[in-house]
Amino acid sequence: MKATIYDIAREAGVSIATVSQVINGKGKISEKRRAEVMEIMERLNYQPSAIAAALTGKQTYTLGLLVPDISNPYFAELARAVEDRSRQLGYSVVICSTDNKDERVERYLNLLQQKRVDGMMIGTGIDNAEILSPLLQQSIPVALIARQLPSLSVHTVAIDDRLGGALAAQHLLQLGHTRLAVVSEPLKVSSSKERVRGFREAVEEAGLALESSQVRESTADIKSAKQEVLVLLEQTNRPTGIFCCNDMQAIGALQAAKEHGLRVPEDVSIIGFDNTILASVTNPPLTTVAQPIEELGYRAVDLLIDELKDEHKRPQKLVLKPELVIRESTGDVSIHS
Amino acid sequence: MKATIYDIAREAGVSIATVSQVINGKGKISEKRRAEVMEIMERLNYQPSAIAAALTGKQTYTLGLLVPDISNPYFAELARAVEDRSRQLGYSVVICSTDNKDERVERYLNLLQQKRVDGMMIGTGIDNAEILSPLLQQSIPVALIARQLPSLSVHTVAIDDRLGGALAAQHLLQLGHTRLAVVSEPLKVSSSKERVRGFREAVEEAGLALESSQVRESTADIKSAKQEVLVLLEQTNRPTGIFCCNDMQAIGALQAAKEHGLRVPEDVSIIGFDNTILASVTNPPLTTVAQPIEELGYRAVDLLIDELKDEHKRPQKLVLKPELVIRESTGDVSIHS
DNA sequence: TTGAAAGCGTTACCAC
DNA sequence: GTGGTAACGCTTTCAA
Repeated sequence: MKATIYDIAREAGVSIATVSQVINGKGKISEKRRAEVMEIMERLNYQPSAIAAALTGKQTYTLGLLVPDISNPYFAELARAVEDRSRQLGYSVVICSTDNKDERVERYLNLLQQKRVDGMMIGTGIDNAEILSPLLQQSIPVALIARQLPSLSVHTVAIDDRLGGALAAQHLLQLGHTRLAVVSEPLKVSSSKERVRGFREAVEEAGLALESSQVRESTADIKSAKQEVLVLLEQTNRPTGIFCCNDMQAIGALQAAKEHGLRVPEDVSIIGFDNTILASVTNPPLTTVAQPIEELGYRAVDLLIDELKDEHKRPQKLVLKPELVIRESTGDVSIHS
Repeated sequence: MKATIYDIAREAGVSIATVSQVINGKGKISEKRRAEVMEIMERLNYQPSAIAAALTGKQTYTLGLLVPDISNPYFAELARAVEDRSRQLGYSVVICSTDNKDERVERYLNLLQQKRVDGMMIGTGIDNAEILSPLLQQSIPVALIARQLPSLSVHTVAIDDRLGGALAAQHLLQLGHTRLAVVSEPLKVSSSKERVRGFREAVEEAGLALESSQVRESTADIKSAKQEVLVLLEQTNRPTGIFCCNDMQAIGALQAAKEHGLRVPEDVSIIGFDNTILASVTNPPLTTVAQPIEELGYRAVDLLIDELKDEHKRPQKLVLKPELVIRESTGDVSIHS
């Protein structure tokens, strides 16, 4: 039913070796033969089996990408970047949503290994770094995206979260805000911890303090962030500037403010993180710290592919810079003070 | 370096056939041997090669999913559903963004074929249905998601777009709106055409008319939808109810209204389509026609897997029902009339 | 209950 | 230039 290299060879009256050569453009084949064979492949709609080729030692030209949830706009945008770069370089990518569960991560890692992907990119949280070591032992290329796992010696493309937090703080300070608060993701997420840290450092550098009661630990979703912000806004001396560790949370903050009858940014300024499509879609549009999502994806792919060529390059750690994107959810504090 | 079935066999002092049996839980193997072999596989961190297995005739347990753009929230949510169902059933999925280019579709189709995926799901527009026929000839399972290609005999999971349009119209009519308008995607997209048709039919059924000047053809993005709505709102007798063929466009409409100094829903009601996360995040939150995105994905996977088992079941065409989700972007016309 | 051996569709080396 | 053939790592008869 499905044409194989044998069918082509028979039809063309040549050996399979010859056919293989023309498929791969290798060796010396006369123009005439090459054209003949090509014509026959065309006619029989022949598709060489990548599976069989992989078995002989060739790459599978497939990469794995682990993210917590592909339906989350941030990861969807990241996935797009990864896919684009991969396609340019001749690879496909299988995407796996882990819901941040180690068990799922481990299962996927094994699965991808069995399918002999050429490399894996990990953009999901991992509690127990140990589960990566089997991969490293087998020297399968791995790249971490926007995650740090200092205990492990792997390629990493991250962003400067601390700087990101500082940018947010500086912006708010510059607008004259002095009563500041932050909504963070669970602090076991290192990127979140760093964002808060950067924020705090900048605040303190300005001679102000960020009381720990003003730092609310939440999960990454709209709803729970909204709850936390509601708590913040109920204080008698409520904050006028709130930094959220991602755009979803900032949306929760927007909703909380609205529910509280507060205007944004007149009564309270809100700043997010990530600069996903969500930030441009809210009303008012969100001021947010932009991650270079596209570059993050591109670089990760490049690291992997480079390693596939250069065999065992030592792990690289790239740190990209975030940038502040000012929209309309932040404003001068003088408006209401 | 990487352990193979031979290594295991040697180490266990059995034949590779035996090892294969215990891997697949087939045949009759004494409990003792089985345990021994398992232990050794464990110890050597053995991962059977799915590649080699596939070559012997087993499935690859990989599915392909083509969408226009995985970073678009609608397709990201769809992809998540597809992935979830696939994982439950033991499959992985490789996701391909086509940007709606036929050329890209064709390339991906060939690629996936070469990688011997067990089936493909197509959620992207295809101008020339012909490019699917090679697949069908090779009897590779294919399922269309939210797309119709009447000329082809393939599995299809779609939604009742006409009903969706009607739902939107009925809602607006019920609120007392009589000056209606719609923003559509390019009308070559059949789903969009059907939505407009359903909308128009419902309007006419109510004894009103939908002038063609009030139907603006746009692309699927925020920006161009905004432009079109701006045009609509500049009319002296501007519409009070606007139906957009997707949530992105509805967001464009929201922005246009704002720019025009119009309040939503007091001055103009806006209704979207899809019910992506975007609809819940805007201000005001969007009333929208909800697609059962999750079910769409689940069903598509199930159709494919069913076919893999039952060999050549005849193509099924499923049509799922959309539902109106009322939020705050639509309101009674009496407010401003 | 276990093992030998024939594929599966390629690639790559070595003759000719 | 071209062809023969041994891998690649597994599954699956068929014998024993």
